[in-house]
Amino acid sequence: MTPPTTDAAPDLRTESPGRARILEIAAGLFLDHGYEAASVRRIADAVGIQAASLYHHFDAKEDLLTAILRQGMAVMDAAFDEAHEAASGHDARTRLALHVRAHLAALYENGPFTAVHVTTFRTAPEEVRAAIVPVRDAYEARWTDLLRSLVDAGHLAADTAVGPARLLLLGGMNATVGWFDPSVGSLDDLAETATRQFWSGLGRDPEGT
Amino acid sequence: MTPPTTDAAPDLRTESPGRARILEIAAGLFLDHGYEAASVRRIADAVGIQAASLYHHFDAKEDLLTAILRQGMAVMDAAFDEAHEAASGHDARTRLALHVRAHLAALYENGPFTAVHVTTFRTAPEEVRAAIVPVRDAYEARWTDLLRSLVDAGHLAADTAVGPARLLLLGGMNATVGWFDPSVGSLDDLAETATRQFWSGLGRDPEGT
DNA sequence: GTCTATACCACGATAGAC
DNA sequence: GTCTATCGTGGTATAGAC
Repeated sequence: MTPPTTDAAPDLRTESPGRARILEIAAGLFLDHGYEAASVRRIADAVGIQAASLYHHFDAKEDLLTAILRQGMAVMDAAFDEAHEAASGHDARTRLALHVRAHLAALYENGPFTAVHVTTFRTAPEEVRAAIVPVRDAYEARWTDLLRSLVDAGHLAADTAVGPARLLLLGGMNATVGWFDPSVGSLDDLAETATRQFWSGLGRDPEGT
Repeated sequence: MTPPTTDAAPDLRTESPGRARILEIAAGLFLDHGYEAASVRRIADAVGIQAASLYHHFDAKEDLLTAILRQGMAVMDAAFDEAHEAASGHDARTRLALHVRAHLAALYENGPFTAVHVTTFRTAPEEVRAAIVPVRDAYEARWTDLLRSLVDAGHLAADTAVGPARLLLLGGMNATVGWFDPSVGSLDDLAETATRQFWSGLGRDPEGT
């Protein structure tokens, strides 16, 4: 857990390169096996040190997960910022497409930090969840605001239920973590597919409707 | 679970009422805390018996999870069957809507068995995953077939990538497990929202595109 | 910052009485 | 079918030397 200030005060222990390395490896193991199944000994083993040495960098296993989830959310936030900037001046569909692509890219291009958030948040220990919930909520609120603004400007159906729409969209994107492999498929294609499905839908019923 | 026939010789121990009760309670704990974190002692406690007594009903903790996942898939399959029957004679969009609603209903109306599949399959022990993978693949293939037949009949865009489309749709629906509460929201509304989003999309861009 | 050694506990699972 | 008692293992975490 982290102490004082307001937000994400990134630990006063200096950001040693060792710490970053441990986080990355631990995140990969949490992603593959889940939080409980990835033991401290196994993590230390993968890092190449003894389990006891990990405790020089972290006070407890839970802190490891908290740091990873926090970092994952920071990546997502940065991706959203970037997309927001890049979007200015484009038409509505393109603006949304840029955000979709940014979310997916964050899921795959910044190590396991974001993906592990998707897969382990639900069953994370109480304390960890409590620490992350506000950050997560803030990110989701940004999406809600984005969709709401599109509705208000007439770019999305006026009767859109923004909440469910956002959850289905993000849920669908996050679920890709289970099957999409960026070394096989194209991230751009995936982003375009997701955008199209959300924006235009796939129905082309010749009978009408 | 249903009995003998072809597949998974489902234990010759008769289907005692006790067994069903244990499965339901264990599924709920797996859903809330994950497989590893839900210890057999905790499960036994929730059932109201001693840990050792569980082993009269199951040989190992893994068998518990396997049985739960299998039962979950059986529920999903039954839901698909039912939707398929109900769909005959309706237009394409309605046929899809019935399947969407059936999938969501199966997720929420049959205890935790289906939902736990969504949340724990990824990190389940190797042996469990291996046992369930074929069943899961078969279910997903039914959806692929459904979508493909809609494309072939001209009801879905001809250039639809059926695989990704199915995964985004199912992913979005499955992700609802994290937030949708059927005692608060309406399942019918959720199903209609998901269907609409997939079929028509939400974009109404006045600028064109 | 990493090591060896170890404390202590909860884990899954078994034995055998009732 | 459930109990009490217990086994062996591997879990997180600490102490203290280097």
